[in-house]
Amino acid sequence: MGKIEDAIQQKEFKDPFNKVVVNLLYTHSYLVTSQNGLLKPFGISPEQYNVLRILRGQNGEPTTVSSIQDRMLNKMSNASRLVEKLKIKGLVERTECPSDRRQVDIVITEKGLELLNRLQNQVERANQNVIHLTEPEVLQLNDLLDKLRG
Amino acid sequence: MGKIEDAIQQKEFKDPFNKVVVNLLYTHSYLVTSQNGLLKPFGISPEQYNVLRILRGQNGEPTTVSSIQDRMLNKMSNASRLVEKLKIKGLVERTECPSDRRQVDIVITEKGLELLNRLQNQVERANQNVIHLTEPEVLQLNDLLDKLRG
DNA sequence: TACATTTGTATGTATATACATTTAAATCAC
DNA sequence: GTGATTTAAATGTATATACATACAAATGTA
Repeated sequence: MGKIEDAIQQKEFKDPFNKVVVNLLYTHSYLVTSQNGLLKPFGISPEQYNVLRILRGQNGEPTTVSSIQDRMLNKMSNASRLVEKLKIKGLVERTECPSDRRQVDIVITEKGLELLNRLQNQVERANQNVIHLTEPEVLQLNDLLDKLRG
Repeated sequence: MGKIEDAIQQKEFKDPFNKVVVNLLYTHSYLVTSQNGLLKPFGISPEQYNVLRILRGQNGEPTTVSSIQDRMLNKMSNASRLVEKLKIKGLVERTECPSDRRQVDIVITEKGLELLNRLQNQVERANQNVIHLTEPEVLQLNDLLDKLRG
C-alpha cells in the first residue's frame, strides 16, 4: 500500500495539484536513492551517469559543454564541473575547439564506454524491479509527465 | 510539445521503463526550479518549506528531529541541519525533550506560521499554473506514482 | 581599427544530498 | 549496578544544485 499520505504521514492535501507535486518529489527521491545504490560501486553519481549517456548518444561526435548543459536532466546543474570530474576519472576527454577557442569539445573515452556497457544490464534490471507498473501503465505515466510540463 | 525526447534531444529510449525514469527526473527538475523561484524571495528553500509544513501539520504538538526525518520527501536529507537553519531564521524552536534527553522537541513559531500563510495562496496558484493537467489527469498521475513505488 | 556587447566556459559561494562517524543518553543482559 | 547494545541527534566530508560573477574569445557596430 504505497499511498503518499501513508508514506509521509500526512492525512490529506488541500488539493490534488498540491498533492501531485509532493508525490513527484517523493517518487523522485525513491528513484534516485535506488540509482545511487546501483552506481556507487562504479564510482559515479546519477548526474555523471547521465552526462556519459549524453556523450555516448553522440556516437563519437564531440559535444560542447553548453550542449551537454542543455540536454541534462537538471537544467540548473553544472556541466562544466561534472565534465571535470569525469575527466579526472578518465571517462571523458576535453579538447579546445579549433574553430572557436571559447568552446571545449567533449568526447567519451573507451573507458567511459566500457563503464556504460558494464552498467547497462544492471540499470535496466534495477529499473524494472523498482517500478511496480505494467508496461501500459508506464506508457500512460510517460504521457502524463510530458503533458504536465506542457 | 513537451515530449521528453525533444526536451533532452534524445532520439529514443531502450525501453519505456528506462524512459519513465528519465522523464521523472526531468519533471522533478522542472517543478523544483519553479518552486525555487517562488520561495527565494521568502528566504527559504523547498526543503525548508517542506519541514515547516510538516511542523504546521502537528497543530502545536512538538515533533522530534527523527520524526521529521521520517516524513521528509527526501529520506536521505538531513533534518538536523535543516532545523538548525530554520531556527537561525526564527521559524522554529528547539527544546530538549524532558522525558528523553537525547531527543529534541521542535515546534514551528508564530513567525513560521505567518510565513506559511503568506506563501499558501502563491504556492497553490503557482502549482496550478505549472502543472498543465486537468484534475482527472492529476488524480490519475497520483495513482500511478503511488503504484509505481509499490 | 576601436570599443561595446554577446557568448562559452569556469569559478565562487551558499545550500542540500548522501553517507559515515561521533557522542551522549537510554535500554538491555547479566 | 556494570558493561554491552541500541537509539537520537549532531558532525564530518564529498558531491551536487542554484545562482551570481568573472574572464576570455568572438561578434557587432561606429
